Amino acid sequence: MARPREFDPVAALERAMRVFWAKGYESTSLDDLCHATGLGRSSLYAAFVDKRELYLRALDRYEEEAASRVAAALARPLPIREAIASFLSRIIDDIADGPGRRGCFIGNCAAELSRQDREAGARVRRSLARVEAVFRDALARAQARGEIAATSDVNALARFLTSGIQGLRLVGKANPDRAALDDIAAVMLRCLGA
Amino acid sequence: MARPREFDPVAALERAMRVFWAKGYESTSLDDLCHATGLGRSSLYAAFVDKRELYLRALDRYEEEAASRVAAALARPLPIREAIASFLSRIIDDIADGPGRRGCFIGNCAAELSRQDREAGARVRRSLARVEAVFRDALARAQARGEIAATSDVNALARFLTSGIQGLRLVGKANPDRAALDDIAAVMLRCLGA
DNA sequence: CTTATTGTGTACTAATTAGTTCACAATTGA
DNA sequence: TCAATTGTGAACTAATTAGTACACAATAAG
Repeated sequence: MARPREFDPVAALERAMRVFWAKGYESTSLDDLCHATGLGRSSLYAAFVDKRELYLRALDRYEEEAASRVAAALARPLPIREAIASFLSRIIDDIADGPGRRGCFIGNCAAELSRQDREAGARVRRSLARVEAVFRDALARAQARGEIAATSDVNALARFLTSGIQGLRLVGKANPDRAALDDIAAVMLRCLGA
Repeated sequence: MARPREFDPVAALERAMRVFWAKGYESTSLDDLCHATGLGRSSLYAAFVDKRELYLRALDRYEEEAASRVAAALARPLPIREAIASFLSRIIDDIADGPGRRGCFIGNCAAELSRQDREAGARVRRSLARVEAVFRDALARAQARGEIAATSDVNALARFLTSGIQGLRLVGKANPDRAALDDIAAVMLRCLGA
């Protein structure tokens, strides 16, 4: 290697991710990305191939962050129901306070998916499956502890929570009304079983 | 009026709506719209002002269709839970069979919303509120019939269903797997109370 | 048939898009 | 210090974008 990089690729990816997250793939221009990262086109292309590849890498990064955020929330030494309640509550705070208005990057990407976009579709599917798995594992552990009825289908519950959170964040994006979102979260929690 | 129109504006709006629905606002070009409607630019602009106005009108039209579709599903002479179950089942069929892969136009638009897009945001909010109201009314009637516990908050349930369906359709767009979607619908139905 | 009026298709504009090229800057190893 | 190598910024390209201008077609009223 001769001349060293003047920027941190990880930080650049992080900044690029936030732009894609806020504006979506199509609405984000290369100028947006260059401006957000502070990079010139050459550097950006040398480091990330092209816009699409950068987008996919941003999705990967978000997936990691999202999965570990959910895992951390569910790993707290609390009854699963309380842990999930607190997690939902934090999502709602986020929406009501502003930053959450962007919605979930995965969900935004899912909505933007077109049929021919198989690569991005696969990433979204994998990301959702990963979150779902985190929920499933936590629910299974809670079931073993006797917090969830032995007859409950933790797999179905995990799928439900994953989908329900997408709905919550999507609706919250259009209407960041805390009371309405609290209503939704309360019903969701009741679904976890008596 | 001198020379009469050679096309049906309602049919043109319908076709334009399907393009926006499938591709989103940003990804839909005027060429796409002209091709889908069979109109030239002049005719399209004369009838619908511009791309954005056409989009908003397409959203309005979808709102009408969606609200009456939900209302019709809930007006059937069935216990509310069965009516909703059948409605969800039809949504899932739609996703699994292909056409539903487009997702919900309202949901797609909500995901594409940016902060400065206040007009579109208001439309999406109104559309969601309308669907929510249809659910609320039907649930209230069912509650009066004794099908729903008197202690249940039908307002919260309506919000939950609206949000839950958005989640279902969004997740279904990324992963049109019938078993997974059936799981989600089953848990949702259980939330309606014992 | 003539005239006024409105719809339509073609060709345009000016801006923006993703992506490339290339001169030059900055570094390492000899 | 010098050559080889790699990063960077600015200028470019070719395509596409939303929107407009205008000649011409088709009708209604007289």
